Amino acid sequence: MARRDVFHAIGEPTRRRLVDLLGHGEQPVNRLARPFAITRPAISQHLRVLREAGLVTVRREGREHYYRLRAKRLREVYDWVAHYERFWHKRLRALGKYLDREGDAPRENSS
Amino acid sequence: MARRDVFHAIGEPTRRRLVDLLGHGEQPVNRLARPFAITRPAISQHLRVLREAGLVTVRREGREHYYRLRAKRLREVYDWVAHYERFWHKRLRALGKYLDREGDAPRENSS
DNA sequence: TTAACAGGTAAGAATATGCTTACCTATTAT
DNA sequence: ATAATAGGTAAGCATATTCTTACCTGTTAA
Repeated sequence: MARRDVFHAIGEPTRRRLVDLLGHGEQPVNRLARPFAITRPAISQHLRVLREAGLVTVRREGREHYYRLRAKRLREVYDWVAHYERFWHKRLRALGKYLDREGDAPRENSS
Repeated sequence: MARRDVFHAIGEPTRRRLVDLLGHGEQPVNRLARPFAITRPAISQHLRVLREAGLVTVRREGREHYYRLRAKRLREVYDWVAHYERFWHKRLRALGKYLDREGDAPRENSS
């Protein structure tokens, strides 16, 4: 399926954790794999998905493969979801209490 | 699998489009389904996933089922991804040019 | 009351996903 | 040179996902 889709890539919890680990900086596969209960090949496969989504890059140094986060690929997700920020921010304002009772999204559709 | 996982729910492009449609306000299934090439049962099934993830609620009015976005469920995604915002914001600042050449994430790991 | 409409569920098929074991290459250490 | 290390790929399996057709319920219109 959509091998390049960032949303798909981060839809899997293990891959999300890998991204989180990489948020602390570049790391070799060995270190990335350590916190997980699954086998290393499984990690390699997840890293491949992240690679194909453009979310990580690899640098070979000797026999180690250092993965690095390409955070800018997350921007697509950020932009998409930030668009909905207004819904929960609105609730913090004047009519917040009312909307709390009524729901989170506007009721009328304008087309 | 994780039927409740918001990340999983929005990992599918059709469901993301449904969320987008609902961003314009509450709508019955008929209207939601119209832009898609797939059958209405398929839409019902996607809506079910969104419901189970807490991303939408339904209100029955006569024979129509009005779906409404529960945008606050997207906050989990927003919070997760916003954490990485610094990576591309940093690039706009002083050392941005340098990082542009070197990559997007910090190189060293501190553990 | 009967037909049409809105929409859900069920079953089944095709494909995707996530994992394992087995195996391969390249690098470093002995 | 040989063994150990790092990590990737391949094949295969079990389960999940996505879609379809068939069918069912409840509501409105004729």
